[in-house]
Amino acid sequence: MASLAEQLTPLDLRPTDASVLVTIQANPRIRQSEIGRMLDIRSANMAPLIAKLDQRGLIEREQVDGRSQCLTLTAAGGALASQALAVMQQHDAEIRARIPQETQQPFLNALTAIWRGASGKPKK
Amino acid sequence: MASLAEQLTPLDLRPTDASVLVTIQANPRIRQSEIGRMLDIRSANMAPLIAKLDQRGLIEREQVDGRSQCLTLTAAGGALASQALAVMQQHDAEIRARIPQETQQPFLNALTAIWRGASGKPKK
DNA sequence: TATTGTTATACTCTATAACTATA
DNA sequence: TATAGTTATAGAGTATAACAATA
Repeated sequence: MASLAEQLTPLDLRPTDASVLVTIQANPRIRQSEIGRMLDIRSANMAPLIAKLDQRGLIEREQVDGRSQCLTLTAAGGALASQALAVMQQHDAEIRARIPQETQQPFLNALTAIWRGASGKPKK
Repeated sequence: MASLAEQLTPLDLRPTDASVLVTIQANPRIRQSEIGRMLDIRSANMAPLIAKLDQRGLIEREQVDGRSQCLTLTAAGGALASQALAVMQQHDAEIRARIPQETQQPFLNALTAIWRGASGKPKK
């Protein structure tokens, strides 16, 4: 994560920002609360994150009902999201390149199994 | 790490505290600075950590020269370090149990390769 | 000059609490 | 009553800076 953060700094994005942008790009008009559920980001932390992306002109907010808003990328946001995705994919490739090709799929399976088995911390 | 932290709370230890205790147990009379190098803990963060372990009567400091001190576990510290080690080993076993036995060694090899290849963040 | 240990402090990330408005 | 979004704040965890004493 530290090395990904480093590679994203030229885009002035943290890993969380990048994942949110890419999620919006893949799901235009997604609601803010839905992003939070998908990426496990609390609404209290989502608010300033989204506000900043809005200030930078990367996203557009549209009121969908009285309490919900949906998000879509602007042209600038789309361009940045594509760049961020490229950085993330390259970072992923760099990490995979460090292990033997025949190990990659078992390795990913193992990570998934560990992650699934993780007892979600009792969040109150 | 979150799940390990949870399992260590009965001992009133964080993962970092536990690793320091176990390191001292394995290396009696180790110098504080050496622990920091082994575990990648800054001296500025080591100071209060060690002070707390000292206040709890878990370690003894001995002045080895004018600026260095070496650390050894007290009886209570030794008992706690052994408990902490057991918790960590059990936690390790729980994680390993989530992946197929024949995958375990390749998995560890892959993790090691990724870790070795990690470009240590440029710490200025 | 470099190292050891210390203090103070700043920054990031994430958590909780309290609140408004709406469904 | 539950949900969406916001604000303010608190707590980890770890970083830098400045310093004293010593090698």
